[in-house]
Amino acid sequence: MSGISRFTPEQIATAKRHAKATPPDDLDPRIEALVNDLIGRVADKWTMLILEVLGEKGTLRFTRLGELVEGISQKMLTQTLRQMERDGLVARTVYPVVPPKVEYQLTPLGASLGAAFCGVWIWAAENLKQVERARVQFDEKAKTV
Amino acid sequence: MSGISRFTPEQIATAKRHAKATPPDDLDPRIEALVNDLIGRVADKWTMLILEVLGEKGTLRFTRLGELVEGISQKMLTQTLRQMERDGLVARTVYPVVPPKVEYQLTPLGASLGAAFCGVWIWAAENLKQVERARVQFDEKAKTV
DNA sequence: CGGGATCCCACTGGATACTG
DNA sequence: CAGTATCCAGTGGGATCCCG
Repeated sequence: MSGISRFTPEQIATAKRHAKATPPDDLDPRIEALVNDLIGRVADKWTMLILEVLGEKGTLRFTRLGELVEGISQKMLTQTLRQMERDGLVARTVYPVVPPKVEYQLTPLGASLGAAFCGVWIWAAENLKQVERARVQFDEKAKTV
Repeated sequence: MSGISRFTPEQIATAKRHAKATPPDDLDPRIEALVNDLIGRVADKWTMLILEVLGEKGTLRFTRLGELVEGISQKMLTQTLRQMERDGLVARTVYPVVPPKVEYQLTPLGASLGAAFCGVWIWAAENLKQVERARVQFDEKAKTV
């Protein structure tokens, strides 16, 4: 993994349109619970990292993807990819050849989620130092007490 | 919890400025690992929900906050709040009275993170149906096989 | 009221080995 | 190559009790 993912201008434009959309405050409470669940599923560490790598590289085979997602075990890679495929975030293409060849790429839905997460990545990159400073400060205060 | 949080126009504007900023592709790889860690920490379910509730309500006491964050145990509430306080996301104010009174509110840093997450909330609300459709489709395909 | 301390379980997720 | 299957340790997180 060599950098924060770069999404296309169209994807970023989509994210901005989302941000401008009227806040859905009038949501059914039951719907809201579902949204919370979805957030919980989607805000997963590996999901976000896979989203980033696929957003950056386009199409990747299983093993290569595993190499690019730093630190992921093959079990979690399989598991997360299945989950994402089920949720319609990634498309899985199997070529019936020997040895097997399987390619993964983001669906438009997956790409739009990647764009939505873009702001969080940027926030993290921009505020990393500030968070670290806050931690040092907090820990020192805790010591003296 | 009664709705997706509403952030101020200024906060949303900040998010948009973030989105416009040049992608930090030239990051030090070590820095990138730190960013990934930070993402992992911050993309936590309870953190996101607390962020939402505090963003919506402003200032809250411990017990009230626990009521508003649907389903959280007191242990996780304490733990997550400490974490967020350490990271500089929430401010904790203790009033030396009996019985104790402790108030929590977002710091500017916490509010900016909330704004960054706003896009993800909206994405989830907008694409919930589509994800559910994808799941049904996936599950039915799996059955026939 | 706002936690801290403990106990305990379920599940997450890593390592390893095997297969079509 | 792209998984599946198995085993196992760590820990996320709930329940309970207690204290200042």
